[in-house]
Amino acid sequence: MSRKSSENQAFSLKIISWYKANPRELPWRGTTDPYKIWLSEIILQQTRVAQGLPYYYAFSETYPTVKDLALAPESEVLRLWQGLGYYSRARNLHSCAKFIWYELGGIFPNTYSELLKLKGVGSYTAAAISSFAFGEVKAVVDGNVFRVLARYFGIDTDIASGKAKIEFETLANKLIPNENPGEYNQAIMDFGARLCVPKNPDCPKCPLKETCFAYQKNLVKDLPVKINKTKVKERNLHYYVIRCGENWVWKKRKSGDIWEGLHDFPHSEGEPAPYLGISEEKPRLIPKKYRHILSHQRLNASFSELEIPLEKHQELSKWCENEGYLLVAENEIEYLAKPKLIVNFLTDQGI
DNA sequence: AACCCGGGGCT
DNA sequence: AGCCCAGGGTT
Repeated sequence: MSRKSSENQAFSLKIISWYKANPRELPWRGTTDPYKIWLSEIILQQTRVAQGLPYYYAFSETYPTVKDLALAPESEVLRLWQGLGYYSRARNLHSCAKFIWYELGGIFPNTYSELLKLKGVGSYTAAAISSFAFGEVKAVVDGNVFRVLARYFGIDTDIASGKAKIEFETLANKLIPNENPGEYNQAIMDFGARLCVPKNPDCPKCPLKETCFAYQKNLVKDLPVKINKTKVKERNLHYYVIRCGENWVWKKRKSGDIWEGLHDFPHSEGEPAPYLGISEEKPRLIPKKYRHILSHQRLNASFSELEIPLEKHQELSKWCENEGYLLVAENEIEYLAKPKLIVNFLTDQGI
């Protein structure tokens, strides 16, 4: 690694100095266990610390080691992840744990390039684990780092572009010191999360304001540049809550749509169906409508109930098998991983 | 390069 | 309502 320029050293020294006076106390700090660090980093992807914390405690207590996670059934892992979102993270987490336990003899990969091969581990997460756990000099570039560097150095490249990813990672790797690289990575992220915040940062309190491009040019509001082109899709979902005695009809969601691997009910999109294949009876519409907002979809959901008489249990069972549905006893529902929308519905139903 | 994948909190 | 959050995978 080449020697850092004095300007770069001044930047990193001020960031570290600020951090030492203003550290966040977080449960995964102070450990060098790559498993715990990996766990925290996956949980925190696109997730605020405050939202991820309870999940970190739950996972690190339920699965203290990579072996414990590897030996758990995926259904249990997804259930523990319930409510956190981006569920592919949980599936990849579990898949990696099995890979590390069964294929790598339980030895966690210990370099940036080996970590990068793990499912769900990209350049940010590989840099975080390799620097925090193994002291490798690899700079993290997350949303905080994009913002801090764009403002301080006056970079107006669209941070959503692939070009920016390369540009900012190259710059970040010139700034990171060879001594205590993990501490520097923690420092710049805390600095972005607590001082150089997206809206209305308290620049007068900033130790870097004298040499900050954006502050000196009055461009703090304009940096970083992010061109957002995600279009939100509106969807109308109609769910059928089919019960036969104590048994409910459930569906495990497949790939190609939201909530893969989670459980909801048989449903149609668009207009509710007047009758279902299993009964001549008309489903009874529940008046309450549910609006559920995702980052890329707005869901309008309604629910209808249908009670199947006990005599038809055999026929219902056959129907579920043909349609790929599951019959689940009411007291087992709590163990299914479900999207928040469905949890909200069940709560309203007193389940 | 463009698109997809959750849920929550702040402005 | 829009933006952002210790991003990554797929096409």
